[in-house]
Amino acid sequence: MTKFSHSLNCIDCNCKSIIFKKLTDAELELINQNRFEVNFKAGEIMFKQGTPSPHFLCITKGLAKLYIEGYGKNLILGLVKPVEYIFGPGVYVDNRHHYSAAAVEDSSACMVDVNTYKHLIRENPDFAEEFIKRVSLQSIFNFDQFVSLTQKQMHGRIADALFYLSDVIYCKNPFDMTISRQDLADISGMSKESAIRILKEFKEEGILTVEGNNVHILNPAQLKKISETG
Amino acid sequence: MTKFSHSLNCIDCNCKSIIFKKLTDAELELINQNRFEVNFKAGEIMFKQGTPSPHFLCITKGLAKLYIEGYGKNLILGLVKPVEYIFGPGVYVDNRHHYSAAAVEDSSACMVDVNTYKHLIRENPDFAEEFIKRVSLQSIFNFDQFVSLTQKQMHGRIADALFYLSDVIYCKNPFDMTISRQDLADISGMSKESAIRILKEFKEEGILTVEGNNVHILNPAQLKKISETG
DNA sequence: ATAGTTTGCTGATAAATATCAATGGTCAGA
DNA sequence: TCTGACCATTGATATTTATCAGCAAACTAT
Repeated sequence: MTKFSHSLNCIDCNCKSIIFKKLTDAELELINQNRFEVNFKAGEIMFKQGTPSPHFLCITKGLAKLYIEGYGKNLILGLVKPVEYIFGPGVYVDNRHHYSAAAVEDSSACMVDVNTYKHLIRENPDFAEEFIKRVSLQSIFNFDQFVSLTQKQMHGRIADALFYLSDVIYCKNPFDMTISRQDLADISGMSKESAIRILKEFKEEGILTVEGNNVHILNPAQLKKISETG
Repeated sequence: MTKFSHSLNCIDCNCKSIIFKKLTDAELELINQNRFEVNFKAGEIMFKQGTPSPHFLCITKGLAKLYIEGYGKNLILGLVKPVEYIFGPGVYVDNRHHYSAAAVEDSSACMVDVNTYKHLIRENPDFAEEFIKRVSLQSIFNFDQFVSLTQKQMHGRIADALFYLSDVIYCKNPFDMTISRQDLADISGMSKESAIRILKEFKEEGILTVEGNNVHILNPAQLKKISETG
């Protein structure tokens, strides 16, 4: 038995994104008719920066990373877990993806036709406001990340990344870090080696334990302090 | 004779933001009844991060900077010139400003009641789409800046900032840099001293001339190359 | 004009961070 | 079981960048 049953239709789907609570059954049915589900193995690319963007993706299983491909390095904008939508900013501008997405774990995504979405945004003001709110929340999150990456030193940035993983993504404290060390570095805007070294320092100072991919934050207060003092 | 006449009403205002082209005269009149204009002297704060956000601002004269206050340092998200709106992401989330704004030059701003705006977004789907497009463009711009600041070295970041000033803000090539060196540093995410030093290096290499606040990019091709090679 | 304040500039130094090179571990597939 | 590929780790080193201190220049307000 799977945790979610989402294959049949959108109305009964018990994993539906909270953005849909503003839609009527008829509107949900319209979404249902213009969607399909895709499975991705860990590591597979969901969409690529620069390509056309005919669908909004909703992650229904697994974990995805959103990243901008720079020069050699990648910058991870965030991770997306069930049941969250990826609302790329290109849809209302140039119909292109402005970042790439890849599956970190084995994942599934529901792909909804962009035009159906746009239609509902025009027709249903509550839905439109909810959409704008989602996009705004995304912006605010990006601002926080922006400040962290440009104004804090490496220790503070790793601290921020660890809180993000523990509090927002995995939502537990001893957590299995399904992302790689390179991904952690790409979230924190540093080299892989630096990320590993700082993890080791935190371990030596008794702030956390690291065993393979399992991380346990023992002293959140001290980690918080490191985050705040840069 | 002033360049813009915008004091009387919104319908005839020849400096109105292009976002208004989707509005009827009646809708513009509604905006007109729920706005007022304010003048700011250079250096004055227009609104402060964390405070309530009851208005959208449209810069009608001068130049404003949007910046996030970090620890000691500021991060400038962008500059806003006439006739552009500042659509802060807090309006649909928590009614708070998530960054501060200050006048760089003597400036004027038209302040429009947020609820009037929200009302029109609900009523006029074309206007709503235009609004979403503006917000999306802002996001895309921030992504570019994000990559520049986190993945490029100082020379590339200053190059990007110079192109931004020349191409987007002042829109001419020998341009008078009305922002301070500290502002240039805050745009580029580095210390003031570093920004000054790199400007000096570019000058010595014949890429540009700097006389006081007047900057002339002599070799845009080489500057572009510096921007691209990080 | 003059004192005081801010802004721009420079050099020396220290700190932060990346790069390079090498090694061991793990896992999938022949 | 072996082999290759990839990932994690570590140490040594080089590079990048910030900080600090001092000084000149420009602007403000007596």
